Amino acid sequence: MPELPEVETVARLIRPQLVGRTIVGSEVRWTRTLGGLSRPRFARAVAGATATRVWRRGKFIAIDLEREGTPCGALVVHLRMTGRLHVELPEAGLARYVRVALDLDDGRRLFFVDVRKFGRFRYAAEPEVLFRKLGVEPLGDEFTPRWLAAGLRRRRRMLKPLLLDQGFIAGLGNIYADEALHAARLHPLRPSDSVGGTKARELHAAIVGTLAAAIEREGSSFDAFYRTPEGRPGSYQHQFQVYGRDGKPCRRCGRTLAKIVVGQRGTHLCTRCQRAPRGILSRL
DNA sequence: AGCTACTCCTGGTAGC
DNA sequence: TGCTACCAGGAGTAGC
Repeated sequence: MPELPEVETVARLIRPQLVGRTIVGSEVRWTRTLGGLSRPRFARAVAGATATRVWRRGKFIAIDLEREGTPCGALVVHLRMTGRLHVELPEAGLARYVRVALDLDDGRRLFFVDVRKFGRFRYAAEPEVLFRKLGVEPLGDEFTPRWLAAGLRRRRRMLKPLLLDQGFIAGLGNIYADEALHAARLHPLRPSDSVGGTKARELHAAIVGTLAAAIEREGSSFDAFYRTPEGRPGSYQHQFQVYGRDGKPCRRCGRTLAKIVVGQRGTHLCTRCQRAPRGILSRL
């Protein structure tokens, strides 16, 4: 599933293809992908607009637009589970899953391909409004061990759902939350306000380290879905310590890894490395 | 405030 | 072989 490392990879790779290009036409094959805007309104909003910047906020990709030098909103893309962006030539087998296509002034097209239709390709006059509810950028300056320790203390929640809350930290998803908790030896059900300064520092390092290492490998691909805009799979799946490894031995201690459900999400962990909090007998 | 359940979608797969 | 039932999963929303 595209999380921060995958989204960052996509943004980096489509940036040089899009910046400076003007949108001369649009085709919408699945209206709900637009997130509420009608096709004509969308078409009017983007026609004639030029892309000035491609950037990432949490799991969103933003493409800033302008007309005659005046900013005029942005395209705000969320890949959700199966969304992809390609400039030109989506693989032939995926052509039927194209939901939106934009015609560019150099004759190429920007394709938004999304098998499960959960992704969004929106136009926003004021993208900042969409981003206001997002939490801290985990690779930004504001995300420090001190900030995390204070945040964990203040929010009294189970660690796993808290890490997935985009209003707390923007960009973590199911995979990297599980990997970070394992790296920090913290149980996903542990109440956040029971985590002291030392463990908070470990979790901070685990989050930053996991995300940075995954970006270096262009994210994770373990099924047919996530690919870079060039069609390449990422390779961080080979570094997974827990995600998708239930039933296999923990690489750190040898214990068979477990899979439980936390907040309707599959959650992978080592019950030896990640000790259950007091009072949690067994949800295994 | 925080938790759970439900919804959106489809391809893949387990089970028969 | 072919069928059905069920599952995964971000995020928004509703209800407790």
